[in-house]
Amino acid sequence: MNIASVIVDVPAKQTDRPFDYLIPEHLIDVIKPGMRVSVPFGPRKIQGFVVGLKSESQFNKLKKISEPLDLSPVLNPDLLSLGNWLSEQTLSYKISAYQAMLPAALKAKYEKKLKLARDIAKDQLLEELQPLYEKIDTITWEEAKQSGMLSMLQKEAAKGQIDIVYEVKDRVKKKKLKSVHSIMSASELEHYRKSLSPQASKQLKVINYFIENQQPIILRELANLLNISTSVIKELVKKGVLAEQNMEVYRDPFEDRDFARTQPLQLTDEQGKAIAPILSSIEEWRHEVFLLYGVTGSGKTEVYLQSIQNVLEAGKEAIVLVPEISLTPQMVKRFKGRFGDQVAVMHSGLSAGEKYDEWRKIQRKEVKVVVGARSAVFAPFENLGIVIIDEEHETSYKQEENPKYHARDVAIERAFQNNCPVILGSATPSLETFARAKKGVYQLLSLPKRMNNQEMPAVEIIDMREELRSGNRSMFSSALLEKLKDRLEKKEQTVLFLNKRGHSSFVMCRDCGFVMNCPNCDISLTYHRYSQQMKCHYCGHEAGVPSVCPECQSEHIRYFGTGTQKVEEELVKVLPEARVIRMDVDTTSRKGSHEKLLDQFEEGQADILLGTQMIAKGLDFPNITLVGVLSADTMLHLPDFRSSEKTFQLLTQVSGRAGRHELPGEVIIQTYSPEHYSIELASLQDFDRFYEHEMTMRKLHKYTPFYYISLITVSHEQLMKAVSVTETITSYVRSKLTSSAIVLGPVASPIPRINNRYRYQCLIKYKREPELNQALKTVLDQYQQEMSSGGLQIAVDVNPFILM
DNA sequence: AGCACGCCGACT
DNA sequence: GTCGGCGTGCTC
Repeated sequence: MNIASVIVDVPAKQTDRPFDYLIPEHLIDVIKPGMRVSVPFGPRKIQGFVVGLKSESQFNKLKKISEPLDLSPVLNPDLLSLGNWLSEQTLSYKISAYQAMLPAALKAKYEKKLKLARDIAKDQLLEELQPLYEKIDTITWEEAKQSGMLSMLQKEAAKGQIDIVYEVKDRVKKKKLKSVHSIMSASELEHYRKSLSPQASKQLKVINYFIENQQPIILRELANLLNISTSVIKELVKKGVLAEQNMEVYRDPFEDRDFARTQPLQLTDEQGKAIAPILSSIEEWRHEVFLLYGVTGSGKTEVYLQSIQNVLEAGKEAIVLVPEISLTPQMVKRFKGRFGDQVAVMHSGLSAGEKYDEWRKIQRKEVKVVVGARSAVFAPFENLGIVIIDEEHETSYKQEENPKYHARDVAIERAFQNNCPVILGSATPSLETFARAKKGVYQLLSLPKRMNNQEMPAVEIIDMREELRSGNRSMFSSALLEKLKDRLEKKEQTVLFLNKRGHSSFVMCRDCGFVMNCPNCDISLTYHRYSQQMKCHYCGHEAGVPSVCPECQSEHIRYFGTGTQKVEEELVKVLPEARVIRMDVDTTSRKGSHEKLLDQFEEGQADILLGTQMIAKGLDFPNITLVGVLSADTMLHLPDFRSSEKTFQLLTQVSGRAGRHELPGEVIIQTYSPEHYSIELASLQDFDRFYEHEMTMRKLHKYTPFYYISLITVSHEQLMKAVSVTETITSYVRSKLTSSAIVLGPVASPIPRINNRYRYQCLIKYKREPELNQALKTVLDQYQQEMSSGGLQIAVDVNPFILM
């Protein structure tokens, strides 16, 4: 077994297969499958993943592995095979799949350098080049480029005066601190204590500490603990009693936070009934998928917690997935409160280093539970006992970049491999999931009542067209305004929700209707108040804000659509005494600010919390008695077959924020389409009827869950090229599928141009097409050349979430 | 993805 | 005749 099969870090069709390498003698027992190695590949050196070991290779001129990049495998055998499954499912490269399963810190960083060749002194170089190597023998490629003497250096390299060397490095350094430990045993220390000078009282303290504790301790911590200076400890190191070493420490994002420990709560009858099948599934090592369908506030989390408790007692591990949205701090609190430091937390708010550290805790088996966003489904556990996906319907579980996976699918596959259950939890399950539960593919567990039998909040729909007709042109209906005033008086809190997706603030001329569009993309520019600029959210194009209309020179140019900033300004005008906290991407971009703002609100430092998507979930404050949705229908008219579903889910979600405790809650939904079923049924909190209605629509239009969907998006700088390629692909795919499949296209993508590239697509709806995967692969193969050189892009998304 | 190899136009 | 353009094909 002196040969390793390696998947190299080159995301391309031709390299999407193992390459064999000789393992150097001294590394034969070190190199294992799942490890990252640095290997020579062509003229350079790159990172690769060992996927197998063998003693023979078809290839007879094998190169040697340069060096291992890990001490132990970063991908365990489970994950390695999950990675293969993932690349197969999503039609992406193996290397992309592996990298998606690891924290970004482990992605290699490459550096190309120019090194003075051995036996060559700097004065043997051309005179012009000598200053570059004044003090050092290596400069980076970048430095060489900037010096303007790159071509000269390359010539020297060809002559052998200079070597071109490649380096493979990790992105993030492990954080290390000095630690000390005793090199004597406790009894030896006791003996040594007697020989200590009576004046050395501080050294005595240290000796006493190490008699009690044999484990290494961080130097600084010990000094603080014993209230002495580090020089005392260093003195003992000098004497040879103690030894120093570098110890890897973790950046702990929750370091100075105390989580009050909680005990399991007494389950209600309903909860008890719901948890029973889960517990037996855990006990019997049975793979099963449960849909825990419970209204907001019905106590799903306690069911999760107690299921995990059972998993831990069985000596296994648990993964909990929660939606991205900066990972609601309240959720973290509940898990840390119950399981303490057995919990690792992984979410997008952490720095790359912090994410890596949390991941290391899992890898080193220091934790048993991970709570995290989408990618936490790849947590390197080896004895998985349960996977829980909270808010199962959330769109952030689908990754929009390659590999385009859905965490729910991965979770189910992983749980299947590990013979353990999956819990999908939601008050508003996705139609796919609910349909499967109804069919019996998943087991349906219901929690139809709120805990303590609180009433669901009363919901009122306000028709904004009526408001307009009666002369109210502000963004607050009179009913909402009145209730806002009422809450202010009663010192109760309000949450105002702005559905900003879709058209946010764009600029339009009121005289000629001119809308400011991005010159590169077919989409309107968004007005950013703080930078006084117009920005394109797709390509990043920026432009100044016009004071007159570029078309007709009219000065009646206005900002349309309402961003949170604008609502805040309005709010100050109509309710000057109200204290408002605004939460959106602008105010929460700084680390920890999300949590800080929520804490302020919880402590009653504000009357109104104003925000976008991110305040829709997880908020659970007793004093919130009013929820206002300013514009319920902004996402309803998006060109997406899930827009009704999303609107319903969002409205239900937000409404659930009100009246979760003793005080009863009220919800106001402002809309321009009050008769739309998703708004009407959301106001009645009637998921079941919504489900029935939406299912009829989906059946009628042949969408999920009745049909599977795959989407091919082709983009090219030239419109005709994009169209013709899509055309060819469409007819090829059509020819490969059965007559029951529906192949639509070519049609322009909902955003027909991004970054000056025209986008066309082919949509495939099907029930069962065993040939489809192969056909899609063939398409990608066929155009591979043009994709790497001809500026053509083809993206395939199996089960897309948004059809953009 | 890089990078080398290789085959055609404008220059010391 | 050579330098350098970027098309083609390989990387264990």
